[in-house]
Amino acid sequence: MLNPLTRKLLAFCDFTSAERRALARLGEYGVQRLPGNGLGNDPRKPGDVYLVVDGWAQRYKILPDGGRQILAYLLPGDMSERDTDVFGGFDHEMEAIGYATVCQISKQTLLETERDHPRIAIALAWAACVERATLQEWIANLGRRSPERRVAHLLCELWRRMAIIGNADGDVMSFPVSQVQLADTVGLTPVTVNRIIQRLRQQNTIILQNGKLQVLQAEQLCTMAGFDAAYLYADNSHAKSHDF
Amino acid sequence: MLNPLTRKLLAFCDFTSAERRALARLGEYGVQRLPGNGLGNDPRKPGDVYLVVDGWAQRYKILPDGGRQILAYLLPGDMSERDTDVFGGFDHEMEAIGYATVCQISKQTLLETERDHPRIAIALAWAACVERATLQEWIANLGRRSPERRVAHLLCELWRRMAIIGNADGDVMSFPVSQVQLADTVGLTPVTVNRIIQRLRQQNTIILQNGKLQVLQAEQLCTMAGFDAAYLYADNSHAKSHDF
DNA sequence: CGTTAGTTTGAAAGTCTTCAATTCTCGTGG
DNA sequence: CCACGAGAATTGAAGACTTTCAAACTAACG
Repeated sequence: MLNPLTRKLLAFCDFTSAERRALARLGEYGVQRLPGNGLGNDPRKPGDVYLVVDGWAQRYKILPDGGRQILAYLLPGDMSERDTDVFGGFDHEMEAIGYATVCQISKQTLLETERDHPRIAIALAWAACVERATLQEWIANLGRRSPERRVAHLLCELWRRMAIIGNADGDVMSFPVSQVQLADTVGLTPVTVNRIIQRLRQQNTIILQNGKLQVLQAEQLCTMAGFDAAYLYADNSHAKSHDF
Repeated sequence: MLNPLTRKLLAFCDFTSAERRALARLGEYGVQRLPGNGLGNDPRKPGDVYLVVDGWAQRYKILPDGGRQILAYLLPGDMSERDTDVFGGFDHEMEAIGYATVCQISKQTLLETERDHPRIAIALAWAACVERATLQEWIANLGRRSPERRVAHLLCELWRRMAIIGNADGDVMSFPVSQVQLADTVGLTPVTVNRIIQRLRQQNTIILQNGKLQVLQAEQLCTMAGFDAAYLYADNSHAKSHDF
């Protein structure tokens, strides 16, 4: 079975068996299981990169007034930012959601892998590019979508990303995010998020309970969210056509 | 006189005279003056990168419902995203604010410059890193700051960035952004932005008129905004200490 | 079976948006 | 040199919506 990083990058280009072995090795360094969901348990050491292999993690900021803003969800196959680690400290925190399994990869190991397998380096750069596009989509989400659409859009994105790595079983997927976390993601209060979710349930659009999300009416959800998956570059046709 | 790109990167590391010449050359390719502020006049060709040398530009998205979200302001020395250009189409538009002078640099020229001057490549990577940090700061701004703080924070950021490239004359700087654009940046209506600005004026915090911004009480503005310039890495101490 | 985190509900208060209409600014043409 | 027009800024008032504040309820866990 391929690890989630390989599964994710496969959406960008095919790999030789040598490359696949290298990717597999990346998922075997310093494996550790982290509890999140509590105190500040940010496990990061500068210079190292963390790859989520099971469960979810989140990156977030705490503002001066104590408010929290979630900046990104790290699904299996996602890595903590590499560049930031290279150029200095972190400007945000990271922690697991519930429990997550991550592996800790030294900068050197990563650089050697990229040196030995240029196509992997390109694929990782592509992944970083998608991450930046996602940040931009979140800005648009927070700034110019109605509360209901905001939540819907986030659900669409997470569903699609889980599907890309093969972690969505049809229209059902694991969804370990609490309503408070959703609120800290989409810039609303937990109360509002709760009422929006109830509305979505009443419309038979989704089922969300017990850490599981089921999308009953995908078409409707995507439409109301104004969701266009292009920014995830899940449509790899143009990417694969490059000479990589 | 150094061009704005050089001035910006100088905040990251010093350059040899050969490197400075290379940076100077980058600012001389395909110079053109663009009117913005009107119709969709996005001048970009895939594969080319655009460097702002005078005036401001903006990147933005148009949502399905017609709303506009501004994603970033490009000040002198800023470049349109390189990665996006490499990996496919654009997922956003770009246009000048008022009039701006940009130069059009082919991907090949840029890559050659980076190849011949590795430290320039690193400095550009650093700049991209700062841009990503800025996107994240905007997410926090939109999601978890009050309207008043949002506007204040944006003003702080732009003031600081103008100062970094030496385009702020003390507490006064050019500020070609309309209130409607501010509204499309911070996720508010023009009416609300207008009232916030009036409040800032009445408190003698800023003067904003005729395309000029003057910060009368910097301390107060930054405090109320919860502004911490660390994400701009303007404090180059840790960066310059690297072995670049 | 008690505890804790998470979800749900209600009602009041506050704030932003909406919708118009007015005023101001500045470049252009007469 | 002044009138005109377009874009930008400003103002007012009503309405809609989210937030706030509590409190009750549920579910999971030891």
